[in-house]
Amino acid sequence: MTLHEAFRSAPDHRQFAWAPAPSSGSLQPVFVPAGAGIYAQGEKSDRLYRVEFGAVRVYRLFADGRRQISAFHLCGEVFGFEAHATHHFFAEAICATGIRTLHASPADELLPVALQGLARAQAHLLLLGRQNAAERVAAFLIEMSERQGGLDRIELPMSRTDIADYLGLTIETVSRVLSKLRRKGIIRLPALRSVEIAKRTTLEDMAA
Amino acid sequence: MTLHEAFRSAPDHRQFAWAPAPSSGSLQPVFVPAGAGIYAQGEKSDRLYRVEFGAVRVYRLFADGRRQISAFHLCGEVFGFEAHATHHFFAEAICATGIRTLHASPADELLPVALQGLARAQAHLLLLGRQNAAERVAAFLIEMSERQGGLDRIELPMSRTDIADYLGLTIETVSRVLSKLRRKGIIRLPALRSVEIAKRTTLEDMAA
DNA sequence: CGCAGGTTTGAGCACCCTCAACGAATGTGG
DNA sequence: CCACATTCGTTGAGGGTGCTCAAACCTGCG
Repeated sequence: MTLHEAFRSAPDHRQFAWAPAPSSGSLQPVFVPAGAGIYAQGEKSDRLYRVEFGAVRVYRLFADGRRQISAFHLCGEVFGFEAHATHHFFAEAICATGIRTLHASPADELLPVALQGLARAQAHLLLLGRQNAAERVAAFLIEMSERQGGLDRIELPMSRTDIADYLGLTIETVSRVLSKLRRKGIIRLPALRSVEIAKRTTLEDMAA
Repeated sequence: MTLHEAFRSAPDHRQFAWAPAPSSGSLQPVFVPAGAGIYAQGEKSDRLYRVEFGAVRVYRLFADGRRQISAFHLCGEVFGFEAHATHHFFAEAICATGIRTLHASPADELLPVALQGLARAQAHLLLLGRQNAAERVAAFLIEMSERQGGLDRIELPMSRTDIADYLGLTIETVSRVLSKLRRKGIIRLPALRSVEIAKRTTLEDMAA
């Protein structure tokens, strides 16, 4: 079974949101239900996407099931140009999401977006290569807070599994670190996927 | 002590190869001795560089001394555009190296280079996030072989410390994995920084 | 030849993963 | 509206991979 087939047949990945390619891409946002795929590893890569609402995960699978999420994309962000001709990653809606297709843009508009993606990937390299579990989770919370306007209350669209696969940890470790942060009074967990930062400077120091 | 000061004063980092910025960048390659810096974290980032000969490491330091090398650049490769206005990384010559400065190029020339950097960074994310020590070292050897023409004999310009900081491991672990590969007959180590791949397919399978 | 830096190897331990069970939350059907 | 199923999240016990600390060994070079 190829990765692509695995992707389509996995119980989680219900269906692709749209047919392969309406030759004149839509300018209207397309609704993508939670868990649905946007593109898959091996598919032709010829356009970009912007998140209108919701959230997207971009990841790659190993043959043995290991998964690494290379990026989350939140409202307003552009993604999809991680390859030249064909995609090397899967992209899926995390929750109910609106996606707008962008038409081929001039290079001078694409370059800043590509550079931002590069900067994010490089920052993530540091985290995965040299930070321990507590530092990774702290950095993740700070990153999410900053990408949601710097507020102390964060709404996480993704599951613990997604967070773990983004941070190179297991769900148990993510859960344990969050619990420890809560016990220390650094964060509060008012709901399953809500986090409230109580001591931001402490958290920032931890993220190192 | 700031990172920048640490960089300049560290015993390893002898000196910068050139003065801050001859306003009309040189078209001749500049010789950079082993260990010398090319640019530093926090410096203004306004040009690109191409490796004419030798090799370069691009890395970031944590305050406590941890280091993550985000990329090696070998002969012919272009680097230096990892940031918008200021560098977020250090770049140093690994060995005696020739560097050519490139002048501001149009975006449509830069974009493919940026995308290749992005693809490499994303591939490295998988390695750091989800692969064990043996897989990392195997993948590194395969990568170096492919970047040196696909030959079975690899010349490594970098030290074990550099390899470890690239792969998110310690030098001891790198050394142990190499020894184990040698004992298994998968590679030979004819010199300290030479590797000969004896069983390429085995090594490729290990790299997953 | 002697020194210094880099590399290898070993012993012990810490952090994180694995496996397992429990608890909470959401959705479905009766 | 409640019982149940299912998924997701939390917590615990134990083990393994890779790190820390330490010493010996090369190897290049003055």
